Amino acid sequence: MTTPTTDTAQQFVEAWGAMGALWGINRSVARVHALLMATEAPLSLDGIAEKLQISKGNASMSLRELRTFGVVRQVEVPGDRRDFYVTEPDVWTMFFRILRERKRREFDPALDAIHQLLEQPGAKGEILGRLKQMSELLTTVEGVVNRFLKDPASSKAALAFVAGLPFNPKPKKR
Amino acid sequence: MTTPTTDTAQQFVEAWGAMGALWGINRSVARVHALLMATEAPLSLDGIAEKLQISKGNASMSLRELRTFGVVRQVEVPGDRRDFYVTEPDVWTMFFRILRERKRREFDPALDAIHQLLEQPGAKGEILGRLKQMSELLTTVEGVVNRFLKDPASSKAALAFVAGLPFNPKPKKR
DNA sequence: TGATGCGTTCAGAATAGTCTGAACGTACAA
DNA sequence: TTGTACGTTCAGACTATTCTGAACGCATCA
Repeated sequence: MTTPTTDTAQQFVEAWGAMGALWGINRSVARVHALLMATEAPLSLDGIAEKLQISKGNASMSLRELRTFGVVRQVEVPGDRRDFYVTEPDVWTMFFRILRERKRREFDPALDAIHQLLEQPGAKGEILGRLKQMSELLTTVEGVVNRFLKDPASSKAALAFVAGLPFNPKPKKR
Repeated sequence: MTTPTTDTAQQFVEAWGAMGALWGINRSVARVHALLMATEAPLSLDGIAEKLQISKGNASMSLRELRTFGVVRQVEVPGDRRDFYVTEPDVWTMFFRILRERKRREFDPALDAIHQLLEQPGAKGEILGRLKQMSELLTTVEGVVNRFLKDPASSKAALAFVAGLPFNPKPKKR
């Protein structure tokens, strides 16, 4: 059997599904993704729908979403005219692809809104200062994310480096 | 008038409210937060409810949430027995406080779930490998976030540094 | 040509998330 | 003690999101 039906695989599917919220991904989409991650062989749309107990329609839409993220792709299976799907096997690549898509969908519009507000005159002192700070913060975060997206490989190394370094407290305040 | 009713302030409240999703914060909570950010003077609960056109109950719950994030605190106004609220004025500090709370609420349980799965025997080859990768990724991200939370000041500088550096492409693959 | 197998779409059902407002608790003053 | 002025809670109303499944379009084949 190429599709594991083990407890571990099932638990994994559910855990990943629940975790979807953390990544801003809906439960069905995350479960489809998890199933593909837990399965080496390509799966057909109706195979996925059946295993996860969801409708074909839902499975179809979830797969479309995953393809726009770029973490799932279609493959051909000779002698079968159904579409089959496999997932990007590298978890880090997935991570960066999801990051890119979420940035595009949510972050960029937010940054635009703040910038637009800053451009129009009439902001008073207090709010103007906070708007500027906010803009600075978002722009910084954007810069970091852009850097990551441009070079995932070295970013992964950099992340590991920062994560692994022991904490070195500053001498003293004031 | 210490509470601005300017267009900019209102737009800011709505923009921040819509942006809440990006930070994993609900709209009302984000709007209350934005109103406090846009207002220098402390605001009372019913003042907030009235300005945002939300119920006292909602305002009360939103303020509680903001206090658990640590981005809003109560202040006394002499001669008034109502509770008044002000927001943490520094946007970066806010950012790190929200990061900490979201990590605690969403990230830590997810990491636990993966670790628990890894501990129990019975995972097959393919899925075991992906689980390990996932665990590695989440642990790395956790390390980075922890580092940030331990020393926000230097983290801010580090972020700005990474964001500002021009991209330096690797020589060549292979 | 019609029949079959497949994937997609989308109106409406089901579910999950948010908000309201009445009821309640507390503190204080008379 | 009673009355008043708050803040909080939570059942139920309301709203947004997600999911289903019937209808459809497109290939393929007889």
